[in-house]
Amino acid sequence: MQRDYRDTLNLPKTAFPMKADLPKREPDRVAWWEAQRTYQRRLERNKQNGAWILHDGPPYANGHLHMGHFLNMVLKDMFVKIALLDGKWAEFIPGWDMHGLPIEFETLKHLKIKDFHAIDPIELRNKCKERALHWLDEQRSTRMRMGNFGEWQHPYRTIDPEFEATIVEALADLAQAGQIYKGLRSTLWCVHDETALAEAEIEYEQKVSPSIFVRFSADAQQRDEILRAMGVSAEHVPQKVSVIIWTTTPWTLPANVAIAFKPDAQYALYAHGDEAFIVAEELAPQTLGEHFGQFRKLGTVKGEALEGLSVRHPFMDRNSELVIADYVDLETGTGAVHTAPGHGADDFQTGLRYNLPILNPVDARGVFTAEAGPYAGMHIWKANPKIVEDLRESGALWNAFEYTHSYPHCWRCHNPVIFRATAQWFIAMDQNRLRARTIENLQDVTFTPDWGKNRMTQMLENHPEWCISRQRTWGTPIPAVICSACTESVLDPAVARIAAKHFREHGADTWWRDPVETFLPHGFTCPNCGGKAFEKEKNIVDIWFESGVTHLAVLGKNGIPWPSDVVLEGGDQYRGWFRSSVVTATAIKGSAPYKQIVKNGWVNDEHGRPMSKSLGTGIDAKDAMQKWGADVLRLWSASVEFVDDVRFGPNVVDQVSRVYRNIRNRVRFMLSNVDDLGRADVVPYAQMQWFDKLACDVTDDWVARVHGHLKAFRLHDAYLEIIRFEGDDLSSFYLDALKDRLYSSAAHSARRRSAQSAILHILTQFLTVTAPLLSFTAEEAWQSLPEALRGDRASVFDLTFAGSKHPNAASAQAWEKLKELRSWVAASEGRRDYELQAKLGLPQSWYDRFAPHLDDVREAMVVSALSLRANPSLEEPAVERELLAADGGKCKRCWKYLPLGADPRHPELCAPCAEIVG
RNA sequence: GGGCCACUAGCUCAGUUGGUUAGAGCAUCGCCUUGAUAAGGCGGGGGUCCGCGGUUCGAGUCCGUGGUGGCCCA
Repeated sequence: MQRDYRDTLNLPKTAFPMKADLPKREPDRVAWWEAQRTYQRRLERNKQNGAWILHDGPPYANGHLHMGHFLNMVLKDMFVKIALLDGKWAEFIPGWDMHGLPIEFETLKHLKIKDFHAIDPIELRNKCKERALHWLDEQRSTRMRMGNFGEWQHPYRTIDPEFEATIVEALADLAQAGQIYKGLRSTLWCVHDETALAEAEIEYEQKVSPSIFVRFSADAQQRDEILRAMGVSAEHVPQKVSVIIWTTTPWTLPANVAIAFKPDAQYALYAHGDEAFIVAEELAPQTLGEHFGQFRKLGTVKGEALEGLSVRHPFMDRNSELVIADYVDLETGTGAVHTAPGHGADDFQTGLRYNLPILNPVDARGVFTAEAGPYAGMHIWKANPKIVEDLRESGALWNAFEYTHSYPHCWRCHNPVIFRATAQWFIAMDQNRLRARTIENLQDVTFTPDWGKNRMTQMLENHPEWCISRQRTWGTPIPAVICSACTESVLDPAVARIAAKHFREHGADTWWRDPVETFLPHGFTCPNCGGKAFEKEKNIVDIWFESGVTHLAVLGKNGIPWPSDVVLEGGDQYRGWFRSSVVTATAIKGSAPYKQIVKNGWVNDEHGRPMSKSLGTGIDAKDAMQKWGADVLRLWSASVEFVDDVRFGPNVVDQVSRVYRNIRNRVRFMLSNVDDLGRADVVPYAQMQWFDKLACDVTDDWVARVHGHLKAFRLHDAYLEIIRFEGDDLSSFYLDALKDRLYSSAAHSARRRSAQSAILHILTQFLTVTAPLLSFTAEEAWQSLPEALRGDRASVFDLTFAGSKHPNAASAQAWEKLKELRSWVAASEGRRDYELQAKLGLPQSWYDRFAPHLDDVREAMVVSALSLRANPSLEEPAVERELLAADGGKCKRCWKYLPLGADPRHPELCAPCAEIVG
């Protein structure tokens, strides 16, 4: 009669399920953290330990969050939690960017309103606010669903009266410092709706335009200079020398002040009959037309050689300068580009570069002003044919066609739009050395990756003047006033400060609602003419300016220091928020608003292509969490090198899911072996078995290493270190070797309690280290631990990283030696593990260390018997190893090979098992 | 077109200042275990280190050049 001794063993037992069921379980955990106020309570405990602040760059509140958001937001959360578990007051105030055109746009579409002039500004602002709040709620719940900690009930919002006041105070500070001015800028303009348009309000449609080639001829002196520059002798050249330009917008010719050439292209002088022409060599055949063969080429020159020369305007009494510009191409036209800085974005930049007059002879309705000379009073579209006709009569017209092309139209009225220089507010980047000081301030900032500093420096160097005004409704008003007498526009610090006060108390609507006098200081007069009557200007501030002052709205108050310790955003923010923040901070506070910039990469699809909603490759963060669970995705975030661009897709998630399952199972195994451990059973370190002490020492070293990675934001290094440890040290070595002691020792024996206590220590440390990454699973495991073992640490986020200790070099060395010996046993073929006994000859030093712990070494090697002898002739690391069949028989209970039957009641058991069974 | 970045096994990544047969995890294949079992252990296969040229006794690593992809601009 054989007896089954299985029920006398202490087999693993736990309520922690093997199957994660993350999508189902995680939402409850989010609710639990909220109800327990886990984050807030830990913050309160940490308060006296000093602040560590990650300042949240505000996402835009106009849609669902995608995986790019997920990566960025979860990384932020991990950093915050790392600091939190380090004992820091890691207050995280999430924020949202809630003003701006995309929301206004979406709201207008939502309301089916095509012209924003057609709705009362206050009403439109209310509707926009509703939409923005709707998206804020949506995004907030998604961010919470990720398991992220933060002050979700008290976020910062750019639409809050307090925030709007901060924006306007920043404007006041800048105005006071002489940092703001009003200047011209090329704007897209609809002459039908009489309004400036944003890029997003443009639709491209086919349009038939006049396509004309126009002579710009040189006078005698100009001719000489041109021929000299081209190295052509004047005698064989006809008297009349012209540059031929091409345009499809004849109405912009009155504003022409220059002709742009491509610097490295070849231009040639062609003569035919009594005149000569300069055009790009490559475009000459099509420009000069069917008789091209009859033209004589008199010389060629690179475009850059023509810079600084000039020709006469065909009908205005002035010169047109010859300039060079990189954007000139040789696809169409003549290679000589008509340049009217008041009527084109490129032209405008060229105008600034050459300090050319920015002529703007067209009013808001599209009617020429007196500046347009002979065409004053005409509408531009009506003037087009008239100008062509006049050119033909004067002989300036070389050729004319009709031309069908794609041209920008107003999305509302579908009329063609124009470029028009308009007066806008700017931040002067070079006033008070702002640009230079901003770049200097970057020197104090730590960049991850470090090349970010270069990149940002370059961007600041090339930063055009920052235009901060927009002609829209959904935003914070720029509190400028216009003098009724002289039409001067004034942005006065005192007016702005009064406005800020009103905004703080009543919200920014007051600017649209209340009379101008509300905002004027007593006795305010126009600095230009002394006038006393004013109107409010109806411009709002660029949303990049709003997000650029979040550091003023959030930091430096409520115990939060200014500057922040770190900001973390995608690489596009070098040009965006990182830049706008440091510019305003430099201008207003004199230094950078952050100590460190960490950049995360772009999330592309599995083939490395950008995700796109329209291609159907975009993945919504909420959907992904519903499908795979937040924790698997959090692990994915740590598994990729987040600083670089990363790939995401089902196959990538599958892979990381398997890693997740491994981790989960090993945590489960540890939990299942401490299930019967009571608080009073826990063995202090000093009384543990030697092997268990080694395991604790090695774990502490590991925690210190991972902690180092985490603090330095090297999440991927931490990920690799975690996986290596739980696989290599725990699962395949320590925990595997411990099974015999855990299962077959007497439940209450000191040896078993020692092993359990070591596991408790390791598990606690493991959960501490993984909690910032696998927040849900770490918390779930912590809650599955017997309550007595949790003590007063109600949440896994009440744990703290083990204090820094010196590495346990001796323990680590012994540990590695044991692992090596165990690997040797494990790899044996045929007989294995307990079927074996080992005989080792060790160098004296190893013998001295191992001999006192003979049974622990035997246990680590997972053999039934071990004998050691010292061999002084061996040099470290040599070991004489011999594996033999174990003596004795297989104990029915513990499976080790030992002498059996000492107890006649249990003939199939070894002596220790027989005693336990009794 | 310009600036910046990336490119190492099927996938995610290591490879210190150039120095043996380029490593790990996951996947894959085979074996063992059946007292972590929708688990656990052991072992194997798999790479023109994006291409080309150069420096060097020696290059995944340094230099040049081309390609592919990404971000920001034009």
